[in-house]
Amino acid sequence: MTLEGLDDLDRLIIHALQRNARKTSSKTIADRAGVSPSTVRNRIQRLEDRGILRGYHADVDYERAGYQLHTLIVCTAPVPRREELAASALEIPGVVRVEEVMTGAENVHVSAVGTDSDDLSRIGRDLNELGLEVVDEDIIRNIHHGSYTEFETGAEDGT
Amino acid sequence: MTLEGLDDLDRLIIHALQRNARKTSSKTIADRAGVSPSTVRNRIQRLEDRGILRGYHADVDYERAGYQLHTLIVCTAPVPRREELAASALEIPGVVRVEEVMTGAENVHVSAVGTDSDDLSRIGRDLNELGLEVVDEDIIRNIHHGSYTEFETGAEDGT
DNA sequence: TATGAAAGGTTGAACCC
DNA sequence: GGGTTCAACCTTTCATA
Repeated sequence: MTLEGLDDLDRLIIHALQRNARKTSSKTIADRAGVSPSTVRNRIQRLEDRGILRGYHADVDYERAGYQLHTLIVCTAPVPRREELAASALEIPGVVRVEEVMTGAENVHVSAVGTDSDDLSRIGRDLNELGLEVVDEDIIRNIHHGSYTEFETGAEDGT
Repeated sequence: MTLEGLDDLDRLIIHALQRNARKTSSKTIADRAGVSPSTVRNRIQRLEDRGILRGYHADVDYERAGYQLHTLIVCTAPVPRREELAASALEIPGVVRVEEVMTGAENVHVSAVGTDSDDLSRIGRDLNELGLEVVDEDIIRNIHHGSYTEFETGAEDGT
């Protein structure tokens, strides 16, 4: 349900909020789109209700924040418990993102941050205790965030 | 430079903005922390200047938005060109995130979305043309976003 | 989807510790 | 240098059409 049905205005809104969710006001988007600010607000509300816009998160550079160890921990979960275990993994202190992938093995990718190797040992232990088998662990050097470019319409590129 | 030096207020701010970057006003945070809204604003500005807060992005459920194919494309880049190639990969339409990891091989992880398999074939081709060797490709089932829990201080848990 | 008035948030400058 | 206060301005909210 709720698939498709995105028009140009929806896409423009999503794109704008991907670029800067905090400083982009409804009015800014409205001016770009040629509609009124309340229309934009209504659309945003609808996109949130439909679960298309799930939230707005600050993008934190953990390395600069003093958490030098940012790692990707590749795990294997029994397929029937994958979703449940992925959700539980998020509760472990230091875990900042969990991705479920559809491979047989290596089907849960956990991103975690810490200040020293003790943190990461602990996180590895916690994951194992949950029932997630840690199969690989790599330092993440850098993350580049994009927005889905095809959402771009008419005007854009504020900055 | 600019490492450490985060105090409780900084951590409270970061945590609040990780939870909801769009609807959390300086005043809300200020009330929680017992300081004035402008103090919070000043701190946010400083965190942005230091590169600790890099931006605020909408969290889009691409599947519900009609882009059913969300995939993780694991690539290998020659180490000296890894950073450059990772940045270029972001420019490919459909690519939404690129992670550089420190392994020898499989050192660039690309997340991409598309509506059909043609999109993904094209993206794979584009990555190869850039100089990124595609070594694996998996459907992403779900992404869970967390905030770094140790940023929590004193009060929290609004919702 | 648009309009308009009231409530509340943000901004920047001047001021204090 | 960092925190506060205050007034002008902008944004959101909600009722209304």
